[in-house]
Amino acid sequence: MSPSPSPSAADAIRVAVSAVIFSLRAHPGADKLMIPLVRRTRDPHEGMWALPGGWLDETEGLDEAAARTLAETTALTPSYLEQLYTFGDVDRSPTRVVSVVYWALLRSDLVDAQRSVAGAPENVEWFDVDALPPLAFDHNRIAGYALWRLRNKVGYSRIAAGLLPDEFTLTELRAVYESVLGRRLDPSNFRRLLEGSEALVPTESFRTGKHRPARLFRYNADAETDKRGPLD
Amino acid sequence: MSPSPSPSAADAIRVAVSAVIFSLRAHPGADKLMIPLVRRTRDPHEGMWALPGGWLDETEGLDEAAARTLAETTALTPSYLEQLYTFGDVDRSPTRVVSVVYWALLRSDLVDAQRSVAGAPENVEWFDVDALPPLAFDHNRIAGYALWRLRNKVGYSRIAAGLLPDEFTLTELRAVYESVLGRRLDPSNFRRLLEGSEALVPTESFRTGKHRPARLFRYNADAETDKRGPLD
DNA sequence: CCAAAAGTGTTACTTCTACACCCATGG
DNA sequence: CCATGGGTGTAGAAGTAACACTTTTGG
Repeated sequence: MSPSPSPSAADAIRVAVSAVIFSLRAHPGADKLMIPLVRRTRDPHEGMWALPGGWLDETEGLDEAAARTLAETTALTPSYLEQLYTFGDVDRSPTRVVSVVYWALLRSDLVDAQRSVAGAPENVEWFDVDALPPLAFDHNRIAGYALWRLRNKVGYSRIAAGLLPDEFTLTELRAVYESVLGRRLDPSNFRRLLEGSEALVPTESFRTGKHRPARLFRYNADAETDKRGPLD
Repeated sequence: MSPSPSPSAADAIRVAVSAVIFSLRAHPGADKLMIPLVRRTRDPHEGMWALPGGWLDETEGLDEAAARTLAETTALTPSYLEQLYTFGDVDRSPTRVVSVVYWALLRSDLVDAQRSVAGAPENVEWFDVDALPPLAFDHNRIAGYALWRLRNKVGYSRIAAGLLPDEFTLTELRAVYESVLGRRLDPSNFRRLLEGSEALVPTESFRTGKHRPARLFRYNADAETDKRGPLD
């Protein structure tokens, strides 16, 4: 990239990829937004919780590495995956590490299925984003930034549907927004907003419960003109 | 960052930092938004234009490296500097390079002063963002993304003032918005919008010209609650 | 006095927001 | 028939956009 042919042989900058993986997990009252953390089994910060991640392999791109990291932690494919930020302060780790961090959304139904079938992977636990323990490295800051970005993006984009199963009612989707944003939304205004946005496609099915059946909707992946860049 | 102690010794992933540096340069009619490019003097894509950049040094953070890159190209300090994105596709360069890219705004008055005093640095030339030549590597894509981000951010933030000198009239600021966004804005609505935003502080000075003198304003760095994250 | 930019005011229109109200179902 | 969530309507507030109009300067 630069006029000079290469960094000096003494350089030892390593590239890691980490992920902040959001999912909604059932909870009395409102569902809780949670992320999986991995307990470290090695020297720097051994025993502390950290974001899932790994070294970037020479044969894979950044997006691939993020997807691999995510699969190794949850054995799942995310419904949404986006680069968050790259952290490279000199003192963020005892050795020099540049971390390219991604954030992702997981469908709650898949997480539940995976956990009950395969059992939880070793050393992985889910934590409420509002009650994270002290994390290794600068991971608290990273998680906080990812959460801020999620909340921000939910405001103008329709990605929140990525936390739900294929089909869902408007009330379920509204509950997701309320969990993520941390405030109540007016049901009728919420309905109008999303029905006029082309982001959702109504199906012919209804969810039957204790009360009047609610129409099921499906996420419309086509209409993603939102506010993203020419990169994705 | 990961359970494994280190990437294998065979790995040869190098980290570069590049910058897309925007500045307004005088032009008949409306000012043009331009970026500096560097002509490559070495093997991969020798002779082609590329974004200014260099290898990340082991002793500097990413922000520092971006500022250094920028200073080496323009001998100037940016009025705004923000990380854009990290590019790391396997095939974007003959050898494996992960590029952390920043974007920056430069005050037009400083650029002019620097150029006339010191003369243009060797192998550096400014190009209209709407008429870039074919660039080395994936730099056309990167420049396009940076431009998209600038235009997007100008819509909801007040950073456009970073392209102007310390003091400026509302008409000058509006001209910046019009150059960046590529469309005309209503003068009176523009005035109301910015006067109500606390982003600008009126001074007691006036710019006297051919017509009625216009009040000079100053950018209010304090009121930057905009829409940025807890990172900056 | 005239041209042109600086600056003020007004009106129409669109979008948000709060909330009243009817509908359909299980118990 | 009633409690409750599903779903529709509407009126006021707030913000946007278009444009008429007054002010102040140089020439």
